[in-house]
Amino acid sequence: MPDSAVRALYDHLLARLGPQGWWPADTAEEMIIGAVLTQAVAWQNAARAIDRLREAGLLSLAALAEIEPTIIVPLIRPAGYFNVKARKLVAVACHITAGGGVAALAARPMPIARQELLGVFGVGPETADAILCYALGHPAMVADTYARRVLLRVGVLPASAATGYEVARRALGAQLPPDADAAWLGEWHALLVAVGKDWCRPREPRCEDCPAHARCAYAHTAAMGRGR
DNA sequence: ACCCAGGGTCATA
DNA sequence: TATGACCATGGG
Repeated sequence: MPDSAVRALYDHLLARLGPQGWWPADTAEEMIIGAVLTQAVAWQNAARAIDRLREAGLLSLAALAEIEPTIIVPLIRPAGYFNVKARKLVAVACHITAGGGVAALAARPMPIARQELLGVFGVGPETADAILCYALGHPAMVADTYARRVLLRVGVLPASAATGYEVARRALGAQLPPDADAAWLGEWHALLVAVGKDWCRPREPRCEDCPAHARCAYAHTAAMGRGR
């Protein structure tokens, strides 16, 4: 599996869309908090919750590790699922704080850190990979729904590997440039999300019929993805 | 009124 | 291991 298709698509999207500036956070801790808050919710909603936490002086893992989840429920309300997410945030904050903080977590080998994160309540595969890449500086590929949707239609990802997260993650990881670092992968994922937003919605049966494709780079990127 | 959004957990078969 | 229910707000 040559990585040339991935490189070509990356270069094309970067030239066309420009740098996406992900992850939108001032600090690694803020990134981690945002990763939990944005789960299954538009980023704008998560951003409001982050602002409220900041105003309350609770936008840090040390602070979140010492409060009861119910304290932040009204603060993170705009992010939706506030009862669950309040417990998730405290669980993540407690774990990382007890483990020596973000720096100590980042110092461990990526597979170790990943397994460790997956063991924390509220951290699934996608959130774990996002944290690894954007907060810890590891070369992790985030194989989320947008990435799978786009790469499937572009022909980079075989249909047999597009359903589950872990399968897609392995298939995509094998096609990445060997020298891809955290910055490259972070931009890669952000670009895929940017394109994916412009494409047809999940319920649309056949993407060829989706008018959104005419307005975006679909025809061009699809051709490049197939090595035209 | 409906669909969707930068998921994950838990109970069930 | 693979589904389905559930969590809940905000924008189009």
